[in-house]
Amino acid sequence: MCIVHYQLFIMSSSSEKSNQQSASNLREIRATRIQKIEKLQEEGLIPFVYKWEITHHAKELQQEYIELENGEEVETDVSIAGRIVARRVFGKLAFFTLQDKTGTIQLYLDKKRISAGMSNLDNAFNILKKQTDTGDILGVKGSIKRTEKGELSVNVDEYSILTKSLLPLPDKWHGLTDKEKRYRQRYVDLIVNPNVRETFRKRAKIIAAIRRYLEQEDFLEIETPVLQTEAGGADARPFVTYHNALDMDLYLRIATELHLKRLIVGGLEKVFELGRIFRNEGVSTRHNPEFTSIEVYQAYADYYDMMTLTENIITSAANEVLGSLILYYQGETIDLNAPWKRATMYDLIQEKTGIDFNRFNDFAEAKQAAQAAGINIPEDCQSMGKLLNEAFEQKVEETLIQPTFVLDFPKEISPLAKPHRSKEGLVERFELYIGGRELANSFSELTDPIDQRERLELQAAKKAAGDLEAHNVDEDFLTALEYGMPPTGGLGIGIDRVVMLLTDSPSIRDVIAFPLLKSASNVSHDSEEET
RNA sequence: GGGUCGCUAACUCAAUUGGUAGAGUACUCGGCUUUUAACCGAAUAGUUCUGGGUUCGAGUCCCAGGCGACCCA
Repeated sequence: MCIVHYQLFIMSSSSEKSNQQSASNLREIRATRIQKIEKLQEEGLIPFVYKWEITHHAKELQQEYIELENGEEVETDVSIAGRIVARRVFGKLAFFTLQDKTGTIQLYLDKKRISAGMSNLDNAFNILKKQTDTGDILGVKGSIKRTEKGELSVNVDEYSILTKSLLPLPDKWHGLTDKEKRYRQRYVDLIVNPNVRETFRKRAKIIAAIRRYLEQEDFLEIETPVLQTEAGGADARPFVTYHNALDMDLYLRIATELHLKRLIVGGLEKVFELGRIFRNEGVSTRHNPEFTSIEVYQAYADYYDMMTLTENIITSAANEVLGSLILYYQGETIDLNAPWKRATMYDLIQEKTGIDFNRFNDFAEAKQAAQAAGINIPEDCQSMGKLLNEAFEQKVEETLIQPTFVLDFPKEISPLAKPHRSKEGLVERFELYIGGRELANSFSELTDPIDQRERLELQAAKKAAGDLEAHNVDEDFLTALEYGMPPTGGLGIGIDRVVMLLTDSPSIRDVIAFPLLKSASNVSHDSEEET
């Protein structure tokens, strides 16, 4: 009831101002457009139509008639639909720009022609002129002509206002640039910013290309639980939720690793899962609390095989969306042609800082050298492994622009990786860096259940000591390992970061359709006023 | 978590030293059959993010908060 009364109020208050008055605040614009709906209904038209049969899209027509000379017309019947994004209206002639998923095409709207084509509707042209707005969804049928000025157009015989838009689009020239509004109202962003549509089209193609490659290589995509009684498989804080009927807390997964490895134990040999991961951490240009990862596990393979697999996955995605292995990311030229550089963490650190971490006998000595090299050492950095990691993150990471596999990490920061077959204290693990960012992480997976138990118990002890990113021992996972897991290579790739790289996007929010933002309690919503 | 910057009409932005909040676009009305940021004429449009404070007077200065952007850890 309240809603109805309020709408009546809007209607009456605006009609009191009479038709001559302008309507330029949002509420008045909306009320004016609702009045137009009523006028359409008075003419016997439906402002929210059920269906429109499309024969072409804008881009198809632009390509098909690319040879058409200025002023030439082709008597053909096309039917298209899309959103009106610009209107140029004259007395008895109008030009609309119609936008569909492929692009735009001009509508040539001639009063005489439309009157003839829609003889059942008395003032079809005037309705078009007076009752439509930019933002409306329009369906049209007509022939094709290229105007004297050279613009390919649909010469319209009939039209139908398929959906009346109540709210105005942003400035036709400046568009929508406010980042907050773009993320909060992505639908508006998509309407007015073609490059945003392109980014999400590419994202879909990248994901499809990755799946296609893995299926072709005989990998199985298996879905593992998102809701888990114990989070594990990574160092990260989980989200907690609650199951009513079972009366228990559940965690949203922080990785798919431990379940996919169970499938390897089960004998599936080549498995992967591409899906959403949830980590309860901050938001930045590189982090969104929910993001998309792919994890791949292959039995009888090691981390060298995973390097090749990584190259194949990423290059097949790049070829799909770029058609090239040379790309430009934020001003840098990046060459994805394989094989990619492989270098150990130690060598890279020595290269950038001059410090040879193999040389030190004790932690204190190493710490001193690191400090001297300008490495900032946080409180909780109390071991050689962590120190090495700090040195790497602070001095090396951002310099790795060209694809680089960074090899052989300290054991203590890699509890799920197999000990290095020849180097003491290290594990067989790599991270892939491109454009200064980590894109992938991989190990020769630890298959020894005794060793694995020790390492997980160490993690559990950290949790008990207050480490919020550590987790309890997953007993069932250890049981699975005790049945025997074949030697296995495992790989995780951050899909969002791959999409960022391949679409030249500086922020992860540019490649996630609806990134997490704080609730906008003080941000006014266009539709909030009347609901 | 820290720092810097921002938030003004539907959109993009102005507003001098603290002194009547403006412009372009969009919208509304009138004109126009070859426009394409159409044009010409007219008119309308504000919780200056929120709350407090200083002041005769605050978009502007001060305090607190909200949301965001960028950089740093």
